[in-house]
Amino acid sequence: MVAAELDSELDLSLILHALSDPHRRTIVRELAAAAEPVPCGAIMLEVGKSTRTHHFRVLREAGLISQRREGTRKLTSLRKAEVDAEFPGLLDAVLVPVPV
Amino acid sequence: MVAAELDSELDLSLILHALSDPHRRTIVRELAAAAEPVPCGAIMLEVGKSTRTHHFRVLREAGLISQRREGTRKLTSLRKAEVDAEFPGLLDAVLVPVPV
DNA sequence: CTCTTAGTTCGACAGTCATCGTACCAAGGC
DNA sequence: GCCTTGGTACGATGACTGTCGAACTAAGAG
Repeated sequence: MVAAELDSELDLSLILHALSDPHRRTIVRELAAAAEPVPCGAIMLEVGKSTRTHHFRVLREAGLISQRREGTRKLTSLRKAEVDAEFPGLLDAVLVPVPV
Repeated sequence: MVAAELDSELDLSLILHALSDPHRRTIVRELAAAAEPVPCGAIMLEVGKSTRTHHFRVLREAGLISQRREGTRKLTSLRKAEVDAEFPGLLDAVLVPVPV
């Protein structure tokens, strides 16, 4: 029987695909460094608005981030605990090596 | 995108993209379990021959595996040490959670 | 109400991906 | 030589990806 996948439906293929894009790794790295919810626009990416929305959606659908509205902004936070619980060490392995 | 094609240059985007496919994770998992060079055909995948060749090429171009001919077969081995040196913990994080 | 801010939705477009079948090549075995 | 085995190369195809601009929505600020 299929176990009840409660709040955290984490698919490793989705996660790895989401993390395979440098822009999305930048977002995740910033979120991990901030340790507090951050508005989407606070993370600088050299892409258009709609492209940024697209990257945030990919991350959200992979279960890597969660978002909530706050006034005109949308605060984003990294779901580090949930991801770490399912795939220990993965985020650290991907985020630690800062590009030289 | 454009990746440095130096033989021992490991690009995290290429690696994560390579590992985001379940078939390729199966290959890597079998290679990690074998700990000895394995002929390509010894790993069962429910895809055609040319598709299997394609997956092995993606893994090779990401620097995750190395291959060498031996008679009619082609022996494949996981470049675990090199990958671990560049991205410690990544392979373990991706390979440990065996699907249920 | 109007204007600005922050972000989404909707095509559209060029590029890449996974998959396939067929043809092909290389090394042995007969 | 011929044939089998193990794998590659070559299109082709349908699906998906990252990118964009323009139009749109939601919430304040004036």
